[in-house]
Amino acid sequence: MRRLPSSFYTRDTHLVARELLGKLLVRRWRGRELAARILEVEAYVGEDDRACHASHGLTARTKVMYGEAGHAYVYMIYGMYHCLNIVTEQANFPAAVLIREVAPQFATSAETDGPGKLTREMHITRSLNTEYLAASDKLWLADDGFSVASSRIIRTPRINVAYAGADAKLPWRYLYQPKRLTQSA
DNA sequence: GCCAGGATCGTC
DNA sequence: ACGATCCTGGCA
Repeated sequence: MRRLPSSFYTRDTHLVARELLGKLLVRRWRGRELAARILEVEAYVGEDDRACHASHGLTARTKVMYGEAGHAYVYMIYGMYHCLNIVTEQANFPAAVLIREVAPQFATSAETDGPGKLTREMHITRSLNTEYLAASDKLWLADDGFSVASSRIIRTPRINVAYAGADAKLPWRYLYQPKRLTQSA
């Protein structure tokens, strides 16, 4: 199992998003390693993307997106949930990939099919904002050799970004469909 | 300072 | 379809 190096993140955000599907998200928490396979992500790319938090420029919150790729961008949403993003691209170009759904590889009774649920189950909070995934002992990503066929990757518009106008229609959500869908007559 | 709104989720 | 709940950004 190989930890993803910083060079993995310093690339086109859509490429990183696709390649994050099937990778393992690992959280070391209270002496245990909680691993989960990434199933669904969304790309947020630059100040021109009206759905991206950086669309209003550099602020205290978005500063991490302007920094070096491979850092975690964790923010609180609706006063009670956290969302985990991975910063991508060159420094000074604000972009990130939102992790939306994972398949836990650890024992858990709760669902993890949503960005707020997975952070809750994996104990990911704003204390991990700006964490450097290429070197952290608390949060990182790994490649265990699991292969994702490109034919199993689906693109759709991003979720809950109606405020972004025309950018809400961009197919920047990537889903890995490990199971064959039931055929309909 | 103040206030509107949000990359969500659970319940009605 | 709506409320919870608090951080963020924009404006005064």
